[in-house]
Parts: sequence; structure tokens; C-alpha cells
Amino acid sequence: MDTSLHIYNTLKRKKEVFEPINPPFVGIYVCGPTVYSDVHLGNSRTFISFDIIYRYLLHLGYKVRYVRNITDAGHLEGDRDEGDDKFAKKAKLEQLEPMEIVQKYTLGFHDVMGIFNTLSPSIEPTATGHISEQIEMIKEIISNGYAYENNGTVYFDVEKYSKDYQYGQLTNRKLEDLLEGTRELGGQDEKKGRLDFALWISAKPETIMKWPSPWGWGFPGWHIECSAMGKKYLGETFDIHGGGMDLQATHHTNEIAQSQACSNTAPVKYWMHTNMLTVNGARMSKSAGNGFLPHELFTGNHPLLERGYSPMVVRFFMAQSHYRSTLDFSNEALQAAEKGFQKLIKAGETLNKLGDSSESTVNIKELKNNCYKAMNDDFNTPILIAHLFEAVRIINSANDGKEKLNEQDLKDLKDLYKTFVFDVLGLKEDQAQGSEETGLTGDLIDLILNLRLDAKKNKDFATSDKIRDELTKKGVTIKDTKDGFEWEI
RNA sequence: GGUCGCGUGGCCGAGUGGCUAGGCAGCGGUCUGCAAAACCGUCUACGGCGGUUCGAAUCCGCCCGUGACCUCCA
Repeated sequence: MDTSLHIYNTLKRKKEVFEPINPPFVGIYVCGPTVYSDVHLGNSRTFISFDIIYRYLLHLGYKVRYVRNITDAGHLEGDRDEGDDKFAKKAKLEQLEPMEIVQKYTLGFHDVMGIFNTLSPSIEPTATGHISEQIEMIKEIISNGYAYENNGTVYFDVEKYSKDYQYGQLTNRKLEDLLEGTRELGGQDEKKGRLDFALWISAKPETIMKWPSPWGWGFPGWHIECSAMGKKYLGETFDIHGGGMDLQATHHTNEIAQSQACSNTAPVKYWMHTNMLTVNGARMSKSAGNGFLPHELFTGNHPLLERGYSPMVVRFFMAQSHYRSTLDFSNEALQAAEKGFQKLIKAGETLNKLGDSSESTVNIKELKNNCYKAMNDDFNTPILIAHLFEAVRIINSANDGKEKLNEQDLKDLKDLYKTFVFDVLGLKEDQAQGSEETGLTGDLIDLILNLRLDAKKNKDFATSDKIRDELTKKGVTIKDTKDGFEWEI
């Protein structure tokens, strides 16, 4: 059986065996957020997906350099390559400095990533911190003849480039088709070709964020930052480049073009794209106005939500679908995920209390192999989770005395949980709302439940049920066991 | 209009040319004073019409529906 890791490569439109360029090192670049507004849940999905990919690569023993940029300049609205970028516009709106906008939403982004238990990237470079690298790259592209300057703005010459390379290879599009689908030029445009995009944009007198360049004061185009920073930290050709599927046709296509035009090498060996989060079948996006913010989800403070869901439930919910599939968002689906997540975590707690047996009625080795098989097949987390629920069944059955686990089984199961549930899927126990209770409250609940136990022994069920009902109303869940009770808030 | 996808049981969501993922919900049972939890069993689907095949939900064709991208968006 082939046990090597397979990755679906957008460039080839098929799964390929993953062979790093310089093993054991792996370079991975993921397009990070544009920090001019709060990240919504759809954005989060991409970063959670790549967090699991990063974690699995680490688990396999690769020395991974994970680069995820922060776009803090140069991102224009619309297709007009003029005027202020998103940060300056937002700054005017909120009456702040552009860099205050950047700071505010960068911190917010990191906060959300922390809440979702994602690992920090190895390097998190910013566009504004790499202006000179971008300028150098643009100069190189111009001298290679694939870009031209007009009134202080530099455009990438797509038609020229297409004579030597395949421009639309990532999305399998032909130049003629692309040209057909593009709208007419506005008239006062300075571009030669309608597909040409800006590498450097000349500043207007009122532009706030601008830098000096060989072409005068200006700011970089959006696509060049990722090419420049990927090259700087991971080399001219690196292993994996990831991002959302919406970036495929434009951003990543242009990244490839820039790198080819600059260095005459393909920048990336494996392109990976995560699919969109949808709401009622339509893509969640900023512009559509159907975005959920993470904190709205946690608190339930949103018109479409009946109540809140914890960050780990959301993470589990996302891991239950494959990263290349769309995932639809609904109360019902979240509730199902919540139940499943709790079952998984509770079984993990039960596992720690199990005693071993001299015999074994289960096959943990096979289970473990199945888990690896699932992850090796293009990070198939839903299949992994299906296998983990087999572990749940085994644990709970053993707890009921219906399966027998020997010492090795217990060790292997604990190891399985640590590896896949916690290290790879990146799940952790939710902070129960009541976990910060003082010991006194817990003692009091124990006291009350001990009184209830006495009532039960005396067959005074009216009293025992009353106590249970009242405590349930207060949010304390009671489970009777053979000779006692368990409770949680 | 062009490119690329998708259509799976009540819901979410994998996968596969024959061996009926998984979670949630439902139903029946075991356990329990009753619950809860847990376990066992049950329900067993692949848009429509053709074709290839011993055999297709899985491959091919057509049709219908739906989505993404082609314009900023993870």
C-alpha cells in the first residue's frame, strides 16, 4: 500500500505524491488577510484548513517554514488602478491613520486565530515592510520586457508575457477567452492591454500611503507583494502555495506570471486551494454582506443564529468537511457538530480513566493506520474523524465492559488521541463556562447531590427529582452512575 | 457569453465500478426508580434520461437544477 502523502495540485488538476524540493525542509506560503476590516468566518476557514495542513506536515517530521503575509497596503478597490487603497479609504471612514486601521485589524486577526487555536506562522511578513523587494522585482520584470511604465504607474504586459508563457495555466483558461470575458476599457485608461494589471501605482497628491520609487512616488499593486515575499523567504521555487479558491483566477495567476517574468522559473510546485464557506448555498463574502464575524458566532448575536457556538465546535465543524469542498453553514449543522465534538472529547476523558485488561478484543493498530491513510489522502479530515469515532465507540464500549483493552491498547489509544485529535486537528477541550467556578460552588453542588443520593437511597424520588429539576434549571447537568453521580455546568 | 465545479438518505457531509463512511436527528431495545449518558439494533441515499459493462450512484453522452470565477474578496 502506498503510504506517502498525496496532495491535490491545482496546477495539474490531480492528486500527486508530495515530494519536497529540499527534504526534510518544506516551504509553504499562504495568502493572509487584507487587514482593513474584521476577518469573517469564511476567511477563518482557509486559515484553519492550512493550520491543519501545517500541523500534519510538522507531525510527519518535516522542517516547515510557514509564511503567511499580512496585506497592509496596495489593495485597491474595483478594477480601477487609481485612487486610494482600501486602507486609506477605511481610514477616512473611521477618521484614523491608515496604520491605525492596519494595527487594529491585525490585532483582531491574531486574536481570532488564537481563539481558533491555530499555530502562528514561522514568518508573517507585511507588504509595507517589503516595499524595496517589490520595487526590485518590478525593475527586473521591466528589464525582462514584461512590464511598461506610463505616467508613474507600471503595468504588467499580459499579451507580451503570453507569447512566452501560458498566462491562464492555473485555471486552464485561454488568452482569447479571457480577453472575451473582460469588460471594455474605460477610455482614459493607461493600460495597453485590457488584461494588464498594475505592479506599481503612481500616487496622487492626496494619497497618504506612498513610497519613493524609480517611477516616482507611489504604492505597490496587490499581487506583487506575495511574489516578492514568497521569493525572499522561501526561494524562487518553493513547495506549497495556498489560499482561497477565489484567489486562483486573478491573484495567483498573476503571481505566477510575475515570478516567471522575473526569474523565468515556476514559483511553486504544489498549488493548494481551499473552498468557500457558504450560507444558504451562496458564498460568504464581505461584499455580499452575508459574512459572520467569529465573535457573532461565539455569542450567537446574529439574526441567522439561534444561539452561540464555541470556537472548538466551529473548528470541528470545519474539519468535518474536506478543505476542497464548499461547506454550508446552518444552525442545524452546527448543533450536530457540537454534539459530535462533545462526544469525541468526552470519550477522551473516559479514556484517561479506563483500566487495562489482560486481553484485547480490538485492533488499534489498524485504526491508527486508517487515520494516517485518511490524512495522507490529501488531508482528508472527514475520513479521519470517521475513524476517530470508531475509537470513541471502542472507548465507550470498554467503559461498559463490552470490549477489552490491554495495556498496549490503552497506550496506543491515548497516543492516537494526542496525535490526531489534539496535535493534528488542533482541537482542545472547551473552557467550560463554569470551569472558573470557585471550589466552594463545586463543594456546594456536591453537598446538594449527596443529599439527593440519600433521598434516592430512601426511595424518596419526589425529593431527588425535585433537586435534579431545580439544578437542571440552573444549568447543572446531572448524570447518575452506579453508585454516585457526575455533574457539569 | 467563456472557464471550472457541484447535485448523495430528515439535516450536515465523505467516498467508491461490485464489499452499503461518519456525525446529528428519528425509531426499537439493553441499562436505570424515572431520566441523562453509554451500548446494541433499525431506517440505507446517490438529480433525470440514455449508453458502456457480467455489474454504475461511481465511467461516457445529453438534459435539468445549482454554484464559483472571468471585477475587490479566504
